[in-house]
Amino acid sequence: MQPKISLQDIAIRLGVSVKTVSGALHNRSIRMSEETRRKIRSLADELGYEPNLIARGMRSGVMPIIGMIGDGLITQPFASEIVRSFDNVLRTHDLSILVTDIAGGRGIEQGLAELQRLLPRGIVYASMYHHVVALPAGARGMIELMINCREADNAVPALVPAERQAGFNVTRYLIERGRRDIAFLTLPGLVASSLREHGLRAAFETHDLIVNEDWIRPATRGATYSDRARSVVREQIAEWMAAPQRPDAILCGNDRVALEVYGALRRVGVDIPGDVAVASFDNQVEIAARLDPPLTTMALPHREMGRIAGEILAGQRNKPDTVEEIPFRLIERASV
Amino acid sequence: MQPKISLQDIAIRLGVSVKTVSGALHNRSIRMSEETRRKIRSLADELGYEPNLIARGMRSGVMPIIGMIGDGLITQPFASEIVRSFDNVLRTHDLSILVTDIAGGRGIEQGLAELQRLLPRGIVYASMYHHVVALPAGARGMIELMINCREADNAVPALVPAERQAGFNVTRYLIERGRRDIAFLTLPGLVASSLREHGLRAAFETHDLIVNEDWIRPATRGATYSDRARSVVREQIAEWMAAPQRPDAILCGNDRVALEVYGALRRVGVDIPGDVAVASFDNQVEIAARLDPPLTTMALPHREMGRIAGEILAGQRNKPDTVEEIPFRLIERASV
DNA sequence: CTGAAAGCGCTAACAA
DNA sequence: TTGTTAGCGCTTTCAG
Repeated sequence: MQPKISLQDIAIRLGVSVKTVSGALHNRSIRMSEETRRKIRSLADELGYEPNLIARGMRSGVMPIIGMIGDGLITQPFASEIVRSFDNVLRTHDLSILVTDIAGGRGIEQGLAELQRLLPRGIVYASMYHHVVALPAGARGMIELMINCREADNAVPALVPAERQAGFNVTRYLIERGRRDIAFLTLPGLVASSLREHGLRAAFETHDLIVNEDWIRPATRGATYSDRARSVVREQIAEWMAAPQRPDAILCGNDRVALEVYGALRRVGVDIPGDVAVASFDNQVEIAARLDPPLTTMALPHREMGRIAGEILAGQRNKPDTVEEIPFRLIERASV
Repeated sequence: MQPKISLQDIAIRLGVSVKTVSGALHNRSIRMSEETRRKIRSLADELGYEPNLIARGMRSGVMPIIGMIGDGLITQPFASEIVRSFDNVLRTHDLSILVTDIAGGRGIEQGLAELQRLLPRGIVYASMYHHVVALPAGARGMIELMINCREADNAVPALVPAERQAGFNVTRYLIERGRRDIAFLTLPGLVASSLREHGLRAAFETHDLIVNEDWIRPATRGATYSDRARSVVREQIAEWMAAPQRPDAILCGNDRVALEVYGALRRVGVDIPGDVAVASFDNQVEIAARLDPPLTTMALPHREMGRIAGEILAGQRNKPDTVEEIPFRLIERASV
């Protein structure tokens, strides 16, 4: 690694002033003879000049950095797709990404303060599962965009998965494939789940079907779903399957629930999809693709959200006015 | 947000020089009257002074940042535990973490160059699955530590999971629980898998058992395992279970393979753990804990590696001389 | 024990 | 059209 070379170095070698070099390299609008500009540029290339980002940052008060506050990278680790595609697009704009995870009990404000100190060009808040977060008053103005979550009163632009639409579409898909008796295993307390349920109900209505309320039940005990919550999937399935009228399709709150449904259904000797179809949400590939039969599911738009967020932060795209819903994709496999 | 206040501001208000303030705040060894020091400190607190990191960085040529080059955040997303715990310890030392993912075809060198420009205090390389990477010559000197992977000739200090030991321990566990006929579904082409297999063989030897070579078979077709590789789990299980002598335990290359094994075993009416025990590696909780019965597995030490790496980069701990192996933890559930 | 001042690399206001 | 120079906020050397 050769010693870093500065504007000064170039200026001296060429016998011009620093400001001329700076102008030639970074500021098209500064007028000067084409000759000079060319000479400067070629020497800079030859020497491998690279601007010192820190010096520039000090001068301008902004660093080419985007801060990202993440909450719960731990809970839904597969959401790291968001970070990845975000990083990918930002990189093409010479922006780096500074992450900090909030889940360990640190407040949003503290995370924000830490990021701020590096003078990022912008800060986003990304949640690892779709929910509504209560931003402290002070944080509102500092956060440009929320990804996979939204602020309580939609005061901050946000990108969220189109849960309702996904619920509608997968239900319609089931109906179109001839299923009428559709059960739904919900994720208690999660917005994602209740929106998905709304979608399901809307699809029923559209097709003049009525929902059997006994077939809408929680997948876990307790007020809010989590990976540690006590599962009641096996019991629910057992009851449904013992009843005189059985569902012919089970829609699951997410792929992990579907995983349990497979086990429960096998246990009572029910064939998928012969006797009952199973469909789900998320497309957590390591599960969905490996189940037997492979699981039909609505893929969360993590990658798309990351990409769009990147474009917004890079200034290539306008922020949504309030909340923008990004559609899921239906992944057809063999469980329906 | 109040206008940032600088050393200068404090100096003026107190009628002392900038250097005195700087010394009082950050340099214990600069001698001055206790009186002055106290006055300065209390005013700084009152005004909420925070050093300008960029200015400091420019002066010293180093920023309070650790760069992390990640490859394939996508392949093993649950490895994000590494990042999380790394971030957690670094934060307590006022260090931020700058991530960049290399998987999208960008070379290591390019990723390095981008990180370098922000003058990080150190750079680590983290892989999302355990393998040996070929670092370009230029990169050797720049990377302080490799996490979850190692350099081809161990020229760079590294932290890797103790695969062999894990293979040994889980096998011994199976043996101690009375299992003698243990089969192993390998992950072709992965170092992790072949080390785990070595461990298994060593455990057999220790207990004067001999391995049935027909019971060591790949979980996927083709030369190297991946999530997209064509699975042959169902076939292998079917053959084993149809043979006159059946295994009484199946050790799986990882939890995703175990997931398939559950399906395949159910399909042929075999009870877990009554007829055969199943054990595995990774502890991908969303799978392992939700399987029926819950899966006994060796937990990858992602969190520990992240923490240790953090301590090393924060200067709280010495770098390993070459490769340090971090032990797995046995998670006992109900499948054995 | 404390003050003054240089200088990190860059940008932009001001001069020539 | 080009050159000179003043800072950005900080640390540190050198005088006093």
